[in-house]
Amino acid sequence: MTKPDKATITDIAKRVNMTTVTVSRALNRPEKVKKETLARILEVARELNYVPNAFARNLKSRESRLIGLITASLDNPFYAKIIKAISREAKKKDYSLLLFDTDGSPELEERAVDTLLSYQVAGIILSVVSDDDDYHPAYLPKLELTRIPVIQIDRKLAEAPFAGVYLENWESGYQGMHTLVEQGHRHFLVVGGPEKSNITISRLEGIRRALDECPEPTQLDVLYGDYTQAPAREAVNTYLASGKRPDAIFGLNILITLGSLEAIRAQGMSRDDIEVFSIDQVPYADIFGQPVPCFSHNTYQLGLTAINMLLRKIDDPQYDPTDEIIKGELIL
Amino acid sequence: MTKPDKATITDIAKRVNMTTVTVSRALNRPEKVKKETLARILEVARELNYVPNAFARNLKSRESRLIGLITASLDNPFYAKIIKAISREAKKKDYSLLLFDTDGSPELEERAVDTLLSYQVAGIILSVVSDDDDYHPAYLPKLELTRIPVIQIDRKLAEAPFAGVYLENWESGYQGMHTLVEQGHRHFLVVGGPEKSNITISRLEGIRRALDECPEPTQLDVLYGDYTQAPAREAVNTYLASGKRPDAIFGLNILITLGSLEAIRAQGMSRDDIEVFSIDQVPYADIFGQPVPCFSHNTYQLGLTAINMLLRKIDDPQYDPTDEIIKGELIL
DNA sequence: AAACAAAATGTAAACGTTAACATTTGTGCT
DNA sequence: AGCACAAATGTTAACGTTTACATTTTGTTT
Repeated sequence: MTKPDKATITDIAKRVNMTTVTVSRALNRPEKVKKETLARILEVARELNYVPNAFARNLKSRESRLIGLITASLDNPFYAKIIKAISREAKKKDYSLLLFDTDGSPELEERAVDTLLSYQVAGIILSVVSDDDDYHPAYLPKLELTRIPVIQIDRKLAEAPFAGVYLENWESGYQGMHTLVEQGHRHFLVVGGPEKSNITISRLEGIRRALDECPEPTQLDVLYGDYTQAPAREAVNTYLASGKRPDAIFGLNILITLGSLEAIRAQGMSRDDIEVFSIDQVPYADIFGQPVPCFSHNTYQLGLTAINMLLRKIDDPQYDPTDEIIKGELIL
Repeated sequence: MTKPDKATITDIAKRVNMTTVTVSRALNRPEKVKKETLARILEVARELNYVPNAFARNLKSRESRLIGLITASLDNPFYAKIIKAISREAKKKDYSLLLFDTDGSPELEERAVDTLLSYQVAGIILSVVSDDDDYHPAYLPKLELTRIPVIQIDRKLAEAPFAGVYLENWESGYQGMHTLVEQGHRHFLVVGGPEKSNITISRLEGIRRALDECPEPTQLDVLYGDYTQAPAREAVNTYLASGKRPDAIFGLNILITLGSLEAIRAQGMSRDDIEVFSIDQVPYADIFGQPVPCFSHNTYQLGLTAINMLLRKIDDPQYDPTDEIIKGELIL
């Protein structure tokens, strides 16, 4: 009754009285096959609902049309646009995306890399779980050994030999704090990621530099966290509950800023009481008439740059990409 | 100098003087292999940085550990959580995610399905580009034929024989409009998706019903769109610019609501002038002290339900899933 | 120590495709 | 008509695994 099973190239070959090789050719290099044969083959292929078996193809041809994407968190709006950019560009070159959300867990990151390797991905875009100097993921040697092209984004794995696309971290701290100081604020709470995160460190350096340039005395309080919303909210909440009253809170990423805003509300205050500054744009804030001033990077551009570097490296193993920095700008 | 190439099961076998079969067994069914042999094999495997070749494995075993996810738009916050849920659950059962963003294009959707089929995915979670009755994607017969488990989410493909997880559409319209009417509003602008979208149709039916129940005369204006932000903004902008002044705007999804809010601002008005109601929660609105009243569904739950249905169906082909509806609730 | 079962390993083949090379068929030219 | 060459198709083998079945080794029982 029902057609047997998935049709293969062999089934097609039988039907048209040709070899599988000819069928394969018809499908992959149509110009190498007589017009009529081609037509017949394509017709039969359609008839049988033929779908090529990517596994067989990739196994034999030893290359895959897969790109791996390892990202720390899918529901971080910062990454959403990046993924979008990567997905769009990859598609154009007929690559598909194998997506891994490590949820901040090194073990999951490890597993993700293994899985990607087992799928012989053509390349990997990697946003690592932690960018502190003590993070030495076990997969690193494996990754280097296979010589799979890898491009890092946002977070830099200190010892990894892979180029990456990063943000203006020092600048963002400096510009942000400079702005706040100019506005007359003097007492600050900075809420960052992990204390040892190089991104946080670098942003803080920029911040301290801006403070140094202020002729008047200033006060800087710093809370560390993990770049996510809930912990930032709790930390700021506790801080405020203890009676401290900074002029401004500087959130070192979107989620931290959101958490801080929550805490301010929770304490019954508003931005009239405490100014808020963010690194990267808090989505929709402007729609609610409360744009949060920020130093913002074009994240779509970040994704675009990364995937293009990767694709180029895949095509041309000679190509030796170097780190790129996505410039940011003040949005007040 | 450098180790040759990727190590295979054969390399390991040679090193330990055993057959590939034993090695394969050691890796997959350790209990079937003598303890010492197992130990040696694992040791050598580590030493050689062995990574199994998923293509070879899947080709031979005729099953893949891949799940396909086709979604209309990655940067829609509504889907972000869904993807998160799916990713988490899939990982637990050792499935990886092949992700496709169709960007609203039927052609891309077609290609996505083909690619997924070629990767022999174990199952597909599908959020289709359009849910209107005239949408007859060409891939449908192919999909049915292969008997791959498919679970739809959010948007229902009218003629498809696949179960799905959907929202309370009629209810959301009814409850939303009922609320607005109770609040004393009488003149409404509803901004929906495509005119023929069943979701929009159903939500509008709920809305009309609520209006029917209002003892006083009411006015209902309707604008159609495509569930995205920019077109909604433009449409509402034009509408307002023409001088119309509804008491309230009812946005039939998050992006539409966001677009409407933009338009209201653009026209120099605020929510004091025009009330806004949304289907599903506008992210971060509460953080800005401007929560948008809405009829909200738990999207994480939606993703969870869908992936669990799919996983169950994959394990047990007998299982015949039926449509699930995720209940929503008013959040005022 | 024989007999037999269980445990451990092996042999052969196959999954669906493509690469490399070989052969046949067709075409234009003198 | 015969030759050279291009076009079209074919043969063989391999990619790295696993499945099904076969054989060998080990252990237990009496």
